[in-house]
Amino acid sequence: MSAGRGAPATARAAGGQPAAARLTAERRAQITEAAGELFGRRGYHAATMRDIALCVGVSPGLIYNYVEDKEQLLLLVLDSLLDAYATRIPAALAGLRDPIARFAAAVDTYCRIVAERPEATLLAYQESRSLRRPLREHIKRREIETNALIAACIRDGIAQGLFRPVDAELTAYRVVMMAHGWALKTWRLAGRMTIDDYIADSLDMLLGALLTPLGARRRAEAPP
Amino acid sequence: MSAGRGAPATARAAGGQPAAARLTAERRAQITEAAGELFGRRGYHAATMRDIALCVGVSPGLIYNYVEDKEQLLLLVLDSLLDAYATRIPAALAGLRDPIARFAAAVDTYCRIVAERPEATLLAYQESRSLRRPLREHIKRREIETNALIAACIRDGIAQGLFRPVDAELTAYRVVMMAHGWALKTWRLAGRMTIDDYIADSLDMLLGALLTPLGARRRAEAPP
Amino acid sequence: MSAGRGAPATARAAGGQPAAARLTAERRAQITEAAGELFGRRGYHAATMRDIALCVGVSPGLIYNYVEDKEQLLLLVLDSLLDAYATRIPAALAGLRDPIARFAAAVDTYCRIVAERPEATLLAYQESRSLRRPLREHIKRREIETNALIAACIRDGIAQGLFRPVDAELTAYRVVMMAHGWALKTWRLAGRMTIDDYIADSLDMLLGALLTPLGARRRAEAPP
Amino acid sequence: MSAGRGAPATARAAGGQPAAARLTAERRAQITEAAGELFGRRGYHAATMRDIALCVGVSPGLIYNYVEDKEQLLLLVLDSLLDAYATRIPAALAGLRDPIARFAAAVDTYCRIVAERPEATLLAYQESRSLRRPLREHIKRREIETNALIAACIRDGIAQGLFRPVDAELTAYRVVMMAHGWALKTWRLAGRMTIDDYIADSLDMLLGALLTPLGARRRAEAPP
DNA sequence: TATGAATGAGTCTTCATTCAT
DNA sequence: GATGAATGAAGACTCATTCAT
Repeated sequence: MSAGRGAPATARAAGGQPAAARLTAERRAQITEAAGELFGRRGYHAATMRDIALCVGVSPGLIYNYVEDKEQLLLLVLDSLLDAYATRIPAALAGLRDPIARFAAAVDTYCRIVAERPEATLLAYQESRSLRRPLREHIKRREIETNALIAACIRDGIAQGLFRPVDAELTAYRVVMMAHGWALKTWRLAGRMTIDDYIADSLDMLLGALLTPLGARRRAEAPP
Repeated sequence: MSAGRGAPATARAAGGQPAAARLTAERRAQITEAAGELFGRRGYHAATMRDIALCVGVSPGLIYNYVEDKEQLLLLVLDSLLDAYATRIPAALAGLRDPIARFAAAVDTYCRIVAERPEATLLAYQESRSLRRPLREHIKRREIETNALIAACIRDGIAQGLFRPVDAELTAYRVVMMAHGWALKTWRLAGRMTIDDYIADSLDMLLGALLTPLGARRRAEAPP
Repeated sequence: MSAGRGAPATARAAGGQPAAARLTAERRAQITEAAGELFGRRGYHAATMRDIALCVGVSPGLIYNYVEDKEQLLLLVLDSLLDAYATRIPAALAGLRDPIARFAAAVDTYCRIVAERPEATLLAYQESRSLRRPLREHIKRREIETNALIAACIRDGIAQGLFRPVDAELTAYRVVMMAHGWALKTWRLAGRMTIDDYIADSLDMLLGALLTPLGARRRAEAPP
Repeated sequence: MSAGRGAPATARAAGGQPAAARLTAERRAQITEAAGELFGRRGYHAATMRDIALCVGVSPGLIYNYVEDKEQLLLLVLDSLLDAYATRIPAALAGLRDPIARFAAAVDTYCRIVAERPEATLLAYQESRSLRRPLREHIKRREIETNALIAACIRDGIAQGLFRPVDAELTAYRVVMMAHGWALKTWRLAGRMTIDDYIADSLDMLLGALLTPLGARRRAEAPP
């Protein structure tokens, strides 16, 4: 699922027993988290490996036992966010059948993940460019996969006559943009409204543009 | 209008006669343009002063006659985009009275500026963080000013009963986000639709969420 | 003739007028010389760019205006020695017709170059391995060219019946090894004999193995 | 025989019982061999302790139980080659009385050792410089001892009127150089001739320069 | 004895910035 | 004004070496 982290994930560390493997994974998670924090706060270029090491409480050299590169570290951070989408959106959709409810759940989940980790979200915008081509492609591909999760809900709704026959891809992308809006301007929005308000408001707008008369009736009957 | 750089803004250039001052301004514009180009293409950190000098066709040292800093150069680039909003949106609104038309014109203009300089738009997302606090504040302030241009149209519409009583600031911000969506994902959207389609579609969505029944009727009567 | 140093030899420096070009070339020569000195004394890996810069009396960064890499610097040093062979051996052979005299001149010249720059000679042994494959190939190729200069003299002698029909390549290589012997063990030999002695002695040995009776007679008639 | 490392040579290993001592010595031999292999293949600086540990199949830390230093490891490798000379040359001379035969045997043995471990031979050239002064002196001293083994044969020959009254040291050194020639240019020579050819050819040249008329007659009578 | 995670000094290299010409 | 050679501070990364387990 995530990038270049199969079995011998460790850069140098051998990782023999499962116990050791777990410790290794934990350390890497620690490092990734610190990197996400710092990259998010200062930007990829401005954050130094030394800073990150300091933040984890280890020496700079150690990081390279768990990560090949500063670049791979960025990849890990970005990937971990994409992991969240890939895991939690399907989970949120699991029990739901109604396309409207499914769409709402997808939007809700997406937005909440963004709100939980706004810095990581920003990173995706700001620093994917710092990745070498192939890694950047990997990220793009996964973004498209995430998009597809939402687009599928929209197509369902269209198929059942609840949504107007819009371009599902584009509309999914609009959802994503709206969600990212929260991360991008937390500094302006956070004071005025909660993430719940923001989600509700966004969903109204999206459904307003999306629902057919039939869909609107259905929605009126079964509110959240 | 732009950042604290009137007459004495020039780093060293004295700028005595108006002719000399104009030349100075032209050179600075040249440099700013090249910087915008390169920052946009490669990112702020990856673009070197040497690259920029090469691109303008001067020596690296010369840039410092017109600009204090690499950072100030970024500021100039970002400011030039904000200048465009500050100039062209009011111009577009000039003859219009109807709030709906005004809103539509503001949205249209904003989106077209974004579409003209997608790299600069991205830059604002990606690299304002690279500015020192005070400069970043300056950019934020100007973004808010731009936002206010749109919000004013919305308030007009509300006042005249054409728009629902939404949070004008937030809605203006949604407009901005939608516009930026074009820049952020040109690589995905450009193939599927023109900027005109994108604007029309966005406007439909926004007005769908915004118009009162009265507004809707008015719009139906006077299409673009 | 030498490696990767055509017209735009300078790594970054533009080098416009011939005057500037000359200065550039001089600086590079300076740097190369210092590098040769230090690489020779401490070894390629142990000598730091900082050391070299210090030795030239400039800042470390400047070196990179004239040289791409530490590796290229090594290449330049090695190449400069090969340049000496390629230039001075043909020059020494210029007026001579007699194969024995030509052979003697080639041996003499080769040995003297080695004796002038024993450290550089050692470098070729010790650090060609530190070069990336293609550069190493370049060096090897040039070594073979040098070898060929000597081998040609031997073939001449064989053709005229003065030398026994030996393997010219191998014998040329023996010459080279003998010459390098001086560099490799200066610490043991320098006290006991002069380079002139060493050359005379080596030449005796080589000619002893090489000359036919006819050649021996010829040599006896026309001593150096 | 080898460098200051009898019983307490071991870095930390106590080495109490003779059995334990033997195990220790074996481990050290293993490590030295692996180091020789890797130093020879990649160069002293490029080969890492981790590589060596990997190659032996132990952890990096363990090496330091048997060896003080990377530098000492190099010393051990170089010493092991010198051990071979010190052991096998006397062994080869053991039954021989005739100075010419003894000289030939010494040359032959020396060359074969070189041919068996060309990388280690190269190492001596390339990396003794990487040793600290005292260790380097140790190596030099042992090289001189090896040289002396050959020089003694030459002096014998001179004493018996078979060899011309040459500088025995210098001539022994020439032998060494010729032998090393094989290691240094295996890449050029190996295709064209066998080590046997090379030895025969070298011996001819050396004896050609060395033998008196008496010696020559003796040699003609008793070929190898 | 053996491990291997952890350290941290030290390297090459880049690039914004200066300043003599 | 204009140049571009020179500076030097910083950063990513490596690897010999240590030490708790």
